[in-house]
Amino acid sequence: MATRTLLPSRDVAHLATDLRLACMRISRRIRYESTDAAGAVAPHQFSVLVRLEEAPRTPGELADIERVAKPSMTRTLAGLLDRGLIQRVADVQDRRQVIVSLTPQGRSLVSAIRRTRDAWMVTRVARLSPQEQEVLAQASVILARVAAE
Amino acid sequence: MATRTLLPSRDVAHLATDLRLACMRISRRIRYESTDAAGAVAPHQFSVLVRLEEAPRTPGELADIERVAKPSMTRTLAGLLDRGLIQRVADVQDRRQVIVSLTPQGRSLVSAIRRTRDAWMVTRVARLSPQEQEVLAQASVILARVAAE
DNA sequence: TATTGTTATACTCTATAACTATA
DNA sequence: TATAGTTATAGAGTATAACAATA
Repeated sequence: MATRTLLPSRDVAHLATDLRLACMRISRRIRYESTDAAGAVAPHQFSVLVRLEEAPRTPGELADIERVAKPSMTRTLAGLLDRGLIQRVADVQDRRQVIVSLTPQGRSLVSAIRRTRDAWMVTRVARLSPQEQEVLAQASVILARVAAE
Repeated sequence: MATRTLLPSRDVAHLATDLRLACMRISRRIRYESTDAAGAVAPHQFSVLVRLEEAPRTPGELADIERVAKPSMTRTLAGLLDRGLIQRVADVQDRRQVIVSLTPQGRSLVSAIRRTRDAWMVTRVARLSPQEQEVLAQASVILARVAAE
């Protein structure tokens, strides 16, 4: 396939720029398109819901993971609690701590937002040729590795 | 190349999800890494500087482009003006209007931030094999087209 | 009278400092 | 005395409403 395609990017620097811009534009479009999704939550709230989908956590852990101050996380969690998306349980081992977890509503909201974001990309990927889809399949593996470094 | 690579993503839905996550992760990493760049500006400020790099504009045009209310743009521009990154000139044609443009300092800050963002990607792309770079070169063309749709 | 831009005011998300309760 | 979390308060960024200058 490489021998059949003319590349506008000839060197590493040029490729890096093109690739960075392409990823950032795709990302911006997806964020923008899924802003008005049903029951939309703000980015920082969604981020916390995703962390809680992985596992229940304490407010302190969430503050560390999201790199915000603890009082900021207190506020974010208060908002999610008001909307019934998370629940709080006192830790029986260490009663200073609180265990936060998703409610069924929180879990389904995360799924719904994910589906909205996927839908944007699914529509566009479906229009591409099998060859282009093949290129993107290989690229996504490489990009995932790069992002995880 | 396609015949030599096993793909974890077998269908369009799966590919769309993987690709979306990869792009968003790359984008997040780049934004995060370039946050502490010299003379860093907030995302909304940077966005305005980039618009002004394209051409001088009025506050009203900038508000429309950035999809914020006019008073918000007034504040953003005040901050950039304080830092000497933009300059304001009264429009001689229509004296209600103000023409905003980049100062030399604003122009070089935009370049510096771009270089920081590129540097992150250059480092990582340079470590990849020629075959992987080839895949990403083709992918960036496809992704740019998808984002522009 | 309509339009460009600013000022006045309020809401949200962020932070640091001080406080409560547990350990 | 140290730690987990909250409350108190303040600093940005956003918005809507009201105003000034100009068309």
